[in-house]
Amino acid sequence: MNITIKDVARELGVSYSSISRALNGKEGVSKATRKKILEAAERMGYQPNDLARGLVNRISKTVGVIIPDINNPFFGEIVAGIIDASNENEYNIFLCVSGWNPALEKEYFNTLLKKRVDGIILKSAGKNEDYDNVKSPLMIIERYSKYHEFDSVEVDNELGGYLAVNHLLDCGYEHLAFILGKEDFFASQRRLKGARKALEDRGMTLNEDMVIEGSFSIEGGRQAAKQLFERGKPIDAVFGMNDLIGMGVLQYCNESDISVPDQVGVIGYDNISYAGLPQIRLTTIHQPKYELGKMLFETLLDEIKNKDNAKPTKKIILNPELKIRKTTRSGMHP
Amino acid sequence: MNITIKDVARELGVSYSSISRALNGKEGVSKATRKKILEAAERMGYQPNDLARGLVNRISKTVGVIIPDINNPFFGEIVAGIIDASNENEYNIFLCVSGWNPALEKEYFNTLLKKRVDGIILKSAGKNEDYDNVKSPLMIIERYSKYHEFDSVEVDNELGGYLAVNHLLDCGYEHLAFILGKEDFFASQRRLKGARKALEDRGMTLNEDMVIEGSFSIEGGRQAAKQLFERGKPIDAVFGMNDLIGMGVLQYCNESDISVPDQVGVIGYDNISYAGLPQIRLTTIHQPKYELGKMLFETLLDEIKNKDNAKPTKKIILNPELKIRKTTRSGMHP
DNA sequence: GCATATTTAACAAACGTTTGCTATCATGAT
DNA sequence: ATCATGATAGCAAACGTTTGTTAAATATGC
Repeated sequence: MNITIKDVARELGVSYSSISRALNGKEGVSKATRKKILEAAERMGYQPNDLARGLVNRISKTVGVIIPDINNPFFGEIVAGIIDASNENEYNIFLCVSGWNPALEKEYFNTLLKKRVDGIILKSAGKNEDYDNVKSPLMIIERYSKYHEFDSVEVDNELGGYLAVNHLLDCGYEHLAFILGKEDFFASQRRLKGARKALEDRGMTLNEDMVIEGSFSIEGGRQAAKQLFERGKPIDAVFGMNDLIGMGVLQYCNESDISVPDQVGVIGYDNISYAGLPQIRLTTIHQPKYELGKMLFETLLDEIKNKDNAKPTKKIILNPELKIRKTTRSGMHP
Repeated sequence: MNITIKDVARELGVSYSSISRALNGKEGVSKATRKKILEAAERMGYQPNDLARGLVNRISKTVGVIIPDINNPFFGEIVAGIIDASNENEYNIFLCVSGWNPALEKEYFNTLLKKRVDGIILKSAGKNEDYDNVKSPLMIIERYSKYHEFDSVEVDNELGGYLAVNHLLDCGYEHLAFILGKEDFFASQRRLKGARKALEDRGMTLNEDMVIEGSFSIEGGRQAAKQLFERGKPIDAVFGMNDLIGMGVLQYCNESDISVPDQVGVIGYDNISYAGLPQIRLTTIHQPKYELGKMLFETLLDEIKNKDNAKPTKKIILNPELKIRKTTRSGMHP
């Protein structure tokens, strides 16, 4: 069906090793024949078969990416970064969406292995999955204990949590509530740890009653907020562990005529683009998502290239930033 | 590095043809040896090499998807549909993002061909690209004349435009303005055609001065709106050719103290999830994006399976729906 | 002009599968 | 027992590349 190297060889009456060398710019073929070959290949519309190439080279120029949810712009921007970086390096990306389902995630992982990807970038939904005896390069988005043997890139969650709560306290809020994302237990815990620290730095302590789990979606945030406020206990600020939750809280406040930021302050996490809409303007913790994606790919590629000579595991940590908008009062402290 | 069929064969002292047959559930191998082989494969952690498989089977179980922009939730949802459908059929997706750049798009297309994907789903950014002598199955998202030989799935753009303007007129708006998306000339034109028809049905005509081009982004919409309103001519409704543009118009109105929907009505297109936010509630034309994605993949798969016996080209058209929210006045007509 | 060094090109094996064909072996009918 | 039958298993070619080795051709030095 497709034109192969052999067809070109037959046409020109040369051996196919010459064709291969000419096409790959390797030496061992004279200028004249090289030119002849290149022309013929072009003219005949020859397209190398990357499957065959991959088979002999043991390199497929292909990377697998497994994320939990593509409609969450947080992951969307990471993927955009990964894809751009992969393109710059002549790689292609298999995109897999696990829907926060560990079984599906594992299944995808195995298919990628069969497809002989050169490496995998994984944001795991599982708390307990182990990708133990994995020999191919693997990058983990946000690594936890289990994954100590793999490289990872992450944005400092503890610092982010700290920044968020610190800001809330700066604004004069006193009764803080927290909505975790149940899909991503570990990240939420880390952020909470930072939150705790910020409180303790001021001699306060975190009220464990005021920590609740919701799901990483607008509706999840709305419902969690409802649950929180209907208890009747005093709350004057809510820290949602991602922007969707934060937006859900905003939605609840709006419906319940709670004025933001006066009565209640709201802060989110991620800084997805929609958080900056003039109608929303959610204060949040910015994560450099696109850059994270680029770095994920580049570090993975590094790993792929020096697969043999084992190097120490890398753990790259990027810094989050506080992004103040209009859902928190303007601070009294600088 | 990886365990191959030969390793398993050696271990068991059988030929590799038997291994292959056992693993693929083909006949020609006794129950006993089949069992023995399956166990050994499992125990040794054998993972078939899909590159080799693809090479001999001429089927890679892989499909390429080229979209212009992954951070536009419109495409995000389509991709979600494609990925889900591909997963159900044991396919994997190469995701490529062209950034509305025809050259990059073409480049991606060729790489996909080299990767020997079984088919390609393409949303072209080009007005003039031709994928003429393409032999592999190709699905076009929104087909135009050029692509008549390929299957396509699309949502009826003309009808969408008609519905939008019809609604605007129902609401009593009279001075309509239109912001096209310069990235997607054809879709915008189609929608505009529908718009024109809706006006003509009431004996009115479309004022060509009130048609302007912007880019498919919030900022693009904002700027286009600014340009439009600063002319000083009467405008009481704006039809943005996608929701991002619509949201940009809303943003402009907000900044300029133009009250929506009283003074000016705004309607978007696509019904991306953020258009439904309580703070936005943009009236828009709903496109069944997820379903579109699923159908794209399924139709493509169909095509892949009956590649040989040529069938007539399919053109599947889904219907858009008017989604009334709060950026247009409640209609005076039913 | 001859021996030697160097460039150029071809051969063939390998990558990991699948599969048509052939060989072996037991089974049952005669 | 003999023969045909059918099931089981192995051989080897093929898919489209890359690449080490070898053979032929050309260039170099004297």
